[in-house]
Amino acid sequence: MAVSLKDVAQAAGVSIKTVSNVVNDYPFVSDETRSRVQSVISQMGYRPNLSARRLRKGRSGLIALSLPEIAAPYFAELADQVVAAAEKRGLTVLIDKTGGQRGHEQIAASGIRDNLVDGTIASPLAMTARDVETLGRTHPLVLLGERLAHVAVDHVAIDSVGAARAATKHLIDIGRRVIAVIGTGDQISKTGRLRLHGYEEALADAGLPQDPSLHGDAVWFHRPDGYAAMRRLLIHRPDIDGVFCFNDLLAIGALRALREGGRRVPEDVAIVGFDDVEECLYTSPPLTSVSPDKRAVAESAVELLVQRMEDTGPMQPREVFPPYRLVIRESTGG
Amino acid sequence: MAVSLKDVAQAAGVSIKTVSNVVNDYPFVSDETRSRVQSVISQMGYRPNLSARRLRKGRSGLIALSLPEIAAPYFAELADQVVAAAEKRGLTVLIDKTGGQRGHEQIAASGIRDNLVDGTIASPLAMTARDVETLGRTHPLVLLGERLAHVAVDHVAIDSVGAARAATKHLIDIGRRVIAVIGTGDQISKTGRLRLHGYEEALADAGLPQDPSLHGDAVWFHRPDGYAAMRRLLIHRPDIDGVFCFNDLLAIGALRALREGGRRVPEDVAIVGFDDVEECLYTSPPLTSVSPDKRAVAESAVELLVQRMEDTGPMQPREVFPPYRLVIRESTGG
DNA sequence: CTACCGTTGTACAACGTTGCAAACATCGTT
DNA sequence: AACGATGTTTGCAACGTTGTACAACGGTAG
Repeated sequence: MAVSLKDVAQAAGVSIKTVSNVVNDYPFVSDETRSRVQSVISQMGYRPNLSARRLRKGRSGLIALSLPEIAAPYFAELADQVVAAAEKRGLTVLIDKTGGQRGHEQIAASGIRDNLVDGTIASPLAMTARDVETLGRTHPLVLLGERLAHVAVDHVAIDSVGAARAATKHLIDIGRRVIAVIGTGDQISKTGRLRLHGYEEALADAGLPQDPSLHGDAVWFHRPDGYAAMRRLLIHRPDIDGVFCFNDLLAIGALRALREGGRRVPEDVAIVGFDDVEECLYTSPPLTSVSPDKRAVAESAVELLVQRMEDTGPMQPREVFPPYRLVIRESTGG
Repeated sequence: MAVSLKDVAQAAGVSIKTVSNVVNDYPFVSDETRSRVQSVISQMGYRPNLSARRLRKGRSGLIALSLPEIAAPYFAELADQVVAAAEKRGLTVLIDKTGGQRGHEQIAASGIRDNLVDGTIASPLAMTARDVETLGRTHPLVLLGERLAHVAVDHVAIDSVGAARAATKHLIDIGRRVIAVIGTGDQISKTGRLRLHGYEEALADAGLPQDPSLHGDAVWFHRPDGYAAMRRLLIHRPDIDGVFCFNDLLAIGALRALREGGRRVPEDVAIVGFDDVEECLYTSPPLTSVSPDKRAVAESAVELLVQRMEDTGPMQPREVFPPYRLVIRESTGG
């Protein structure tokens, strides 16, 4: 069915290995042989069998990208960037959807997917520090998102505390004093915790009080969760005049709740999101958001992973903080 | 490094083949041997090497999903569904981003990715009928989207003509008479052409005139294209009172242009999108849209592909039309 | 003319797995 | 005691590739 080296060798009248040498640009092949083999290859449509090559070389040229879900815009945009960054280096990306379930995350990260991939970039939601460390020891692994405490694995994350602080400060700077936050909760993730810290720091800097009644809990970071949280907040704290959301989807849901609640944005309530997904430009009004450099995130992650894959020896875990900026749009007066 | 059958066999004191039999649930293995081997396997953390397995069996358990881009919400949502449908059947999905470039689409669809995947589900943008046919002949292939003329390959597509007609009819039913369409253009895709037909049919059914000045061209189907098209339309045809967009992103862009143009939606202009992405629920106002059953699309595509992969013989090309419905929201009066 | 060299091509083994067919063990039957 | 029948285990070969080692070749220097 498929054309193999053997078939090409036979047709070209050379040995299998010679064809292999041509394919691999081994230098000591005469020009004449090389061109003859090349033409037979293209004529027969030969394609190397990656499975066999991997079996022999121990490399597949495949990396996994493990995400909680693909449909969330931030992850989708990030995936696009990771695929592009990987392609530049001749790698193919296998995208894995974990649903944020620990078991699934472990499987994906162990990369193991049955020895299929050479390394994994993961954005863990439910994995514990122990899981990560165990897996990272035997398999090249780079984590997206906040560094888990005491975990010796490479990380790429934007500075959540600083970014959240800047976002909240912006609300304060435009005169808001009753600033809610959406994305808190019992099951808060590390990311959520850091963003909450940033928010609290900004309040403290401005001498504003911390008030738990301004915390809008959200188990997931999707639009409906932001909507529900904002509705609850409006009932108990009708005096809210600013909202900082831990991601854009929450903010988009909150926007709807504000609209339904008869609040004008930004006149009555100003709102800031996080991630700067494309959708932010088209909400009504357009959404101010913390914009991480997604391209830099993807580039760094792939670069770190490639280094891990190449050098199997022990290496200090590294942390990269790609830049971010606050993009101010109409939802805060723009 | 990695644990192989050999290692397990040695540790369990049996032959390699016996371990293999246990792994593959070969029935004639004594319970005693089976459980002993099982425990060694889990203790040593053995994982079958997929490359070797594929090399031997000619199957990798991997299928490719080739999309123009991952970040577009419709594709992202679809990808989520395809991954889920594939997982149910024990398959892993490798997502390929083509950028809508023909060369890239060919590579992806040829599945080839160096004999890595067993089959491909592709959503072609630039590939020609000839490309598709050539590739489909040697590699299991299922296409998402409209059937290309005279191509003998399996297709899964919703009935674009019928859906577009229903969407336009809805605008007419609520009293609109000057109905623009966004997504036309010289480089119109097959999908665009069918949706245009549906629009024209609905106008004809209602005895409304066809008018090229109501065509809003768009090369891509992204938010900015919808925005630009709507702005142009408003200049030349300020009397527009209804808009049918070929997808939701175009509609979302158009919504912004309408807002900026001082038009109230739906009072002054009603608007309908296509795809029913999650974002529709959160636009202002929420967007009426044609909602394809994405889950059914994904299920059908994977099912057809699996059949192709199993039966290598010639098979009549099949076409599946998953259901859709028009979800009416406030952008048309809700 | 021989010895040596560098260049080019080849043979063989191995990566980890599974299909096939044969070997082995156990048991009941003749 | 020999013989199938049945159930269980194993050895071998092969999938397509590449690394290693070596053979064949032509040319050059002694």
